[in-house]
Amino acid sequence: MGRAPCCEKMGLKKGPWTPQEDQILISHIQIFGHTNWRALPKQAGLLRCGKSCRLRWINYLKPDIKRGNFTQEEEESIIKLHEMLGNRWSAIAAKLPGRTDNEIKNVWHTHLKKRLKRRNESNNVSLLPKSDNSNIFTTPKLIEISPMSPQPSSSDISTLSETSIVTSETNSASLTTSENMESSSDENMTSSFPLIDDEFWSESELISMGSNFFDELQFDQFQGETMESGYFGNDQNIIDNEMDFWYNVFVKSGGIGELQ
DNA sequence: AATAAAATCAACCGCACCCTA
DNA sequence: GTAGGGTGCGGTTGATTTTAT
Repeated sequence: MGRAPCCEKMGLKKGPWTPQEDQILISHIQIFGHTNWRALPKQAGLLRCGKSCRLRWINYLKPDIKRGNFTQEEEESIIKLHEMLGNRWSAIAAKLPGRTDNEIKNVWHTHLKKRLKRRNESNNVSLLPKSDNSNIFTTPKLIEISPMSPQPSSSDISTLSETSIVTSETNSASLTTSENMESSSDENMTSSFPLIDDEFWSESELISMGSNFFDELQFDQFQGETMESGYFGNDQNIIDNEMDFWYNVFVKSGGIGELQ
């Protein structure tokens, strides 16, 4: 193909970066940019692979990176975003200006995961909606949330299957629904649930996040079963607010009104 | 003060996806 | 259509720092 081999690792330096290397990398990028990471180290005179340069720049040297401890607000944001997005660290980082995916990943594994675990252990209570709180969903009173079983049941999919989620004319989202609802088995849930393509994600993050949030819910449990999982933490207010928000986005906007 | 254990975080690795020849 | 390169992402590692004994 006429291209250079992918990785020439021979003789390349690994491990922590020195201030001199940092300076070389910064200066080079300031002047020439970084259109080709692979070629960059050679051009800059660095004995590093392009991957290493890219990582160093993105995670440490970029001028807009915010250093220092995470604020309470940032940590709560990470927790909430992780509830919706899972381990998609880059997507989470995109919501937190100045923070990198690596940094967020680290803080999650070192602080937040433990904190959530402690919360759940110390307050080992089912996530029951407050009795005096009229639930955002008219029919169900109790909701179960399962972290790793994001697909709704077939019974509820049947109400969603023909739904197209579009909230505004400017929204170019292409939320598609399954064209083939041939079976009610759970294996078909993936193809049955409204899908969001990459274009939609980039153009309409708000709606996309809402969809992810709903992805995480067990729609079949809307029919009156108990919320037991601690996945969403045990702060019912957070869950209520979260669901209220996305409910407004989707249901009141006519998106998945069939759900009711 | 010395040492062990735990916590932290920068960096590496491997994989997947996309693009190009 | 296919192979290979470039890039980005998430998981993991291991060196360093902090805390506990």
